[in-house]
Amino acid sequence: MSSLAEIARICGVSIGATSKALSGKPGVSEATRQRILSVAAQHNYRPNRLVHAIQSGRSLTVGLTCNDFRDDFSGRIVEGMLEVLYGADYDAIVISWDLCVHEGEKVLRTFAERRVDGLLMFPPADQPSQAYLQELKSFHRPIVVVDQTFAGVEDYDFVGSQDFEGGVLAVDHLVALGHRDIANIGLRKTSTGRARLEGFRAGMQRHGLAVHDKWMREIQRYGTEEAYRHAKELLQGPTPPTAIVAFNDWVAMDVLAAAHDLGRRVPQDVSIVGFADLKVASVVRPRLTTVAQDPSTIGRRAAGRLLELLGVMAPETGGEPAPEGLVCDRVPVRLAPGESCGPAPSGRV
Amino acid sequence: MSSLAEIARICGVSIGATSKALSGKPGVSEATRQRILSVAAQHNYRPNRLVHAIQSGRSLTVGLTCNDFRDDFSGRIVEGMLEVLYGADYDAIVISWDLCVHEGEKVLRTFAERRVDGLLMFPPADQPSQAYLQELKSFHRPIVVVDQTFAGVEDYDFVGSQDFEGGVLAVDHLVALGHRDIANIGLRKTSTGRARLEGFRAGMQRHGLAVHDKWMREIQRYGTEEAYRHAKELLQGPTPPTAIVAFNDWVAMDVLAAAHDLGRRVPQDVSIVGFADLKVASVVRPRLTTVAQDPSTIGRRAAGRLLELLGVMAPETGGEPAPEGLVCDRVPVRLAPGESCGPAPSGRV
DNA sequence: CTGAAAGCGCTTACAG
DNA sequence: CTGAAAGCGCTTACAG
Repeated sequence: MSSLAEIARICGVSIGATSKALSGKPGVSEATRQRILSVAAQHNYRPNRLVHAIQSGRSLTVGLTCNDFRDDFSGRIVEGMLEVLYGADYDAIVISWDLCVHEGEKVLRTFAERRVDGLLMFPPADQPSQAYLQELKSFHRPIVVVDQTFAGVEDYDFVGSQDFEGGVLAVDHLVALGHRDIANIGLRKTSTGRARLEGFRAGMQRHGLAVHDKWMREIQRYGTEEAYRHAKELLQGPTPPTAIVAFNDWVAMDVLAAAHDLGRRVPQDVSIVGFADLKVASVVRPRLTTVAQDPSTIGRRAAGRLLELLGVMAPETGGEPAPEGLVCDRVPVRLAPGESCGPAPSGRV
Repeated sequence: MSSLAEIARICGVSIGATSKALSGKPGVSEATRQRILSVAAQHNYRPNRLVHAIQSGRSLTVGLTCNDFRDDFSGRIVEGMLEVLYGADYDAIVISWDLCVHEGEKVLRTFAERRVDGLLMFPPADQPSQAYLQELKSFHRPIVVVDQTFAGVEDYDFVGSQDFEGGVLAVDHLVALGHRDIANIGLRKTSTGRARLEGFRAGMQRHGLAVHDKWMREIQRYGTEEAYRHAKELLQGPTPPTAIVAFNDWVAMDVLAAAHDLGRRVPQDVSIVGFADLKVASVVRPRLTTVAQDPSTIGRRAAGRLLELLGVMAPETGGEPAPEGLVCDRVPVRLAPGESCGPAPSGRV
């Protein structure tokens, strides 16, 4: 990797002149500039951004402590972030959340030592350690929390979804179809799960429907057998619900599987609502009816907000001034109708 | 962010002494060292790794040009990489492949300017631009290609799956169940797709089975309607195949959907084999029979190989010497039985 | 043991 | 227009 000094030596000019020529600053004759540019191109010169970072105090780098990116929800959020960051000449150093949970302090220390300008925290279900939260306090750079919050990060900006409203939407949809006996399989461990659940309860209340404890199920994480077992229990009970609202599409898929394995027809015997609108929702049969989120927008806005906090205008926000105070930006959701919801079975009281 | 100079000033010692004390090098009295350490801790001193990178010529950073991470296959590969890198004190700067395709040269230039020590290229279906390949030539740092290769990167190390063998496995499994009329929906645009297809053909030949053109379908990308349409055509033909081998689980899901929509039972009427063993394969009904890959191992080995090329021993490889020459490491696959394959329907010639 | 100085690869005032 | 020098935050021989 050729250095500025080499290029300067080859051209027979000073390092300073070479620097000016290559960075497009005035103070060199056009002839000299051209000569330097051509030599630099020949020798494949690449300025060392690490030096620039040290000199300017800005690394043009952000840390991204990231969810497990195991489906297109996570994937699209990350893609949205990377796109916006890239547009502002920023890059992301990515560390999986798993590592944050297991050796959180060390991870944050690494970020500090690499002088990232800010942090995008996109956590999954697991709560990070106390040591992590501790280290976070001494991080002293802008932080944006994405999708989910947890205890200890109340002082940071947040970008996520309208989870509460989504919970309401699910109920509204089912009630419009005549359902009254609606169960829920939730994930209260997460802020998103709690919000969706509150939305569910609020929706039920608005429609004057009772929330029965026996129909309110809680899982500790999704992607395990838990949701499947709860769904089976719900469907096998003496008076099964006519509809089940799931924490997300993965849970909804488990409910679908349970219904199938018990010989129940969806939506004739039971209706199911998911949350997220993963790719898989439109691929399975019956297609999932789901509360669609907008992960790409979440990712873009989260990165955009971080750039604002860093004093960098995100490309799309143009010249608007950054909002004052703590931001809590919840991207709208909408009900995406599939085939997993139908009219409530008649003949029930 | 307090600097070495500040710590030195507060302690009333030279910068050099402070440096030695904090980096654990000899040449300072124990008393001085302790004093410096405690002051540094109080002031939350974090050494600037960018400086270290400039001085040592190593940034302890690699570039990761990355697939769309929209399912757990991609996700686990990336997680495997990050884990191994982290264990060697390396971090990854991640850029989505989409950006590589659209402004490839600029992306690589960015990596060069940030002085990444090496590159992990994990591409999806789309071929990068000529400009990208051009810039790659002048990158002059170790590169490992992951999962898929493409024209222009033959000179780099590769870590992926036994795609060919997987193609054979799929056929073997179906033949053992009595199938002879086997169709294929492939993705020849990718190296993985071509290898799986070759495996398919080899498997058919070994069993003395004919490969009929009308049953060999090709899609341009998955996740669209293409595979679904081909599956419908195959199933609606005058003499439909009794089994369909799909490029991957997403395509297999589309086949499952098509069979469902046409009222065909799986596996009674038609058997389906996928590839990947995505999470979704065990969640849908019927569960997908699929050629299981091992994405976590792929990611770990790819990162491990890159570290070897960088002269850093990956944690697990211990002290073994790095293999000579170009590595082409294909991680084994295995057939993961689900419920989407059954005995060939009798009564057919 | 301790400090002053050179150097990593640059940028940027400041002289000539 | 051009060059010599200081400085970014460190490490590392080299003197005292």
